[in-house]
Amino acid sequence: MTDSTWMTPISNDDTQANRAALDLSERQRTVLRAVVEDYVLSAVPVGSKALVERYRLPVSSATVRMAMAELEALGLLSHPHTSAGRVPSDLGYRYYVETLMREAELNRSDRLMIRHQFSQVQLTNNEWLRLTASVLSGSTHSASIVTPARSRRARFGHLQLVELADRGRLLVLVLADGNVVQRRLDRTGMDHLLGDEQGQPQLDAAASRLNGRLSGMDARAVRRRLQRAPQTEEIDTFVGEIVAQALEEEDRLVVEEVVTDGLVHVLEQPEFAGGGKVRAILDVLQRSDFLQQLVPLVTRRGGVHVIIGRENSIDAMHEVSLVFAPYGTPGRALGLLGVLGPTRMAYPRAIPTVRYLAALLDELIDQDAKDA
Amino acid sequence: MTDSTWMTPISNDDTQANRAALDLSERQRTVLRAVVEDYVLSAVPVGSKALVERYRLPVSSATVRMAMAELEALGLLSHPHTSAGRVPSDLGYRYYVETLMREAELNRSDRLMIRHQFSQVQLTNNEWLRLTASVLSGSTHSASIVTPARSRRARFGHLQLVELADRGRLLVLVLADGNVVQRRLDRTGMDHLLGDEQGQPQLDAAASRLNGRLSGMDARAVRRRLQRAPQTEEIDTFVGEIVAQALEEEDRLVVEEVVTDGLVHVLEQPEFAGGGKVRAILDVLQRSDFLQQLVPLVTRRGGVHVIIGRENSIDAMHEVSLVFAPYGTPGRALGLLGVLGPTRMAYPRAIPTVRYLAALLDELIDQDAKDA
DNA sequence: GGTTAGCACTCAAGACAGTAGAGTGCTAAT
DNA sequence: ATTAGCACTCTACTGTCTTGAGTGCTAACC
Repeated sequence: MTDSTWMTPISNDDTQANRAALDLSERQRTVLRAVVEDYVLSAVPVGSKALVERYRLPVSSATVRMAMAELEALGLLSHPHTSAGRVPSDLGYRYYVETLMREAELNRSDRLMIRHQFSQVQLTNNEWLRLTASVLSGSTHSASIVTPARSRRARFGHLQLVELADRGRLLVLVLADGNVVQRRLDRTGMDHLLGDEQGQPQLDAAASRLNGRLSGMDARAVRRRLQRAPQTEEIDTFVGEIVAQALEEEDRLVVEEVVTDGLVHVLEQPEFAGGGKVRAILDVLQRSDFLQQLVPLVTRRGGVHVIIGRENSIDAMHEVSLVFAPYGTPGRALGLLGVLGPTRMAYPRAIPTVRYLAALLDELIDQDAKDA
Repeated sequence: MTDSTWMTPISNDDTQANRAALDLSERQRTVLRAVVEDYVLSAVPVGSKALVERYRLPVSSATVRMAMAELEALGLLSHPHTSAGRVPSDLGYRYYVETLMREAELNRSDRLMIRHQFSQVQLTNNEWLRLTASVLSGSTHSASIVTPARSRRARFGHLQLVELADRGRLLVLVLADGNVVQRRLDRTGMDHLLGDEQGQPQLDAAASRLNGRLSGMDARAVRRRLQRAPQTEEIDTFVGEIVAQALEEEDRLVVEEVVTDGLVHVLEQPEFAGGGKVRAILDVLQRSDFLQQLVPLVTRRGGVHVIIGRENSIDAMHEVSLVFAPYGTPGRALGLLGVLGPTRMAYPRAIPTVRYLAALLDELIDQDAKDA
């Protein structure tokens, strides 16, 4: 896996989509759909005879064989070996997803159940990240991935310094995107900066000065500001430095706070029984910066994105599909949520689920913003 | 898996330990040690001849066979089938861990590397939980589990209410054990309680009143206090209610914030190649309250605990071992860290690693407390 | 001309038998 | 007490055969 592989995680999927926009006869479409849907369920290459039986097609197996051969020539199906049934190729799935799939909205009871679960949970902390991941993987029987909604760069919003009775001091930093981080301050190295009369008033004064000066700045801007224009009060420099560090760490953290769930579902798929492949996938998930690379794709146009098998240029992902969508407020804080499963994935289930959850989170975030 | 299984997760391991305190001849001990260590490395049942060769034993294979037969009679070894080599039983591992193992301290370079990694990380947020899990699994090639250090019940420590310029209000609650939670407050339903003159001073006053009254209380106590002695100020009741909710949620959360890492290592072990077994284990880890059940065991006496195979009364765990230790300040906030691997685990590596990390965290927490 | 029945062909997977090798347990000699 | 030797056991591997699902092609059919 070369480095360049990581640079462009997704081969331009527009071209893929175009290539898939073929003119198929009605019969070919029916057969392709049947093959995909059967294979998704059974994981077994599907043969012509089985197909007519199971789907009560009004033609004979020989006819289906013809159609299959045509579809194979077009690159939509493939053959594990001469005397085996057909399996959809990545392109076949692509065509299916784009033009064949009957996409159902999530049914009412599913929607209600999901809503109910979210109503039980505080939106403030990370609990709902986990909930989203859990719902997503439970509902699609795939692995799920959720990243928190954050701006690309953390920006200073509002600062508060708190003197605690017996346990030091606390810096509470509200970021421009609404996230909150806190940081304990040691007394060592700080006490002497406060001079004789210590305590909350002095801290408030410092916080207020910094709030005025740092508003909207990112880590680098804060650093520059501290260097170019030395603060008149030493305490401000001290706290400013900590703010800069916190912002920097926040930038790093975007990557680390990714939550995943339901990996078991993937492990249980027959195609990964061997185990070796999973290793590679898990590694990629761990180095979860790969999600970062989806962000440009996702910001270009919103909605649900599907990346199938080899469309994904990360080698380890050649046998899995990703269905994901952005959520959050476009300009400001953007998060990603999605599922990862074998290319043989139940797209008609995964796509609406991802769409619904992204919309639901949007709604909740929006409402939260109104309340505040 | 009955419910009663969950009630007593660990069959009393003192009895196990006693049964293992057998008088073995020097030869038997040598053979047992060799079998365990060889099997841990190779995962292949080990025969008498291979053993003499690999360990240059000064006796013949026939002699070793005698010893093996004796050990088998004692229940320390077992036989997959008639003509296969020997495999340690759970009891065999137990004996090995208790009296045969040459336990090495972690070597200097390992210790330094670990220390270095921890020096790079803020102790405040959850990042170091992940780091611990990562180091643990990386260093032992097993799955790792880390729970945050928390008191059994969350208790009120110190409260601060912050008015934010444009984004509502923030409640910052420092728990008695030093953890910090924050919570956004909606303006709706709060504004009218503050009367005409709003803003920071009023919030400070309310916080200060509540700090006086709620100090040290757990969720239930706060609730009672609110009901029995109605607050004179309505705003206090409002905020008090939110505090109670936050404490309750905190109590629930202990269970949920467990961090695991390195499951891949377990998946890669040949004994779990089948995949089916892993499913059960992952499920147990997910329902991570099982860790809670180790707490009593661990508080009884500190240090590293080892639970081997069927000593663990949770069915799904019959083929894995747990090596774990508590960390934190005994009376106050207690956390657990440990590794999970096949019973065929490198105990001489796992045990010192767990011990070292527990000690390291103790040290860091201690130092952090001093700084504050 | 599209559809279908029929047929020869292919290949994976399962059943079966035979073999090699590692291992055991026992006994008799050292 | 130890060990060499031997008969015995069982798994894992190998090669062969069979079965069955599936294909592609062709010739007959509507």
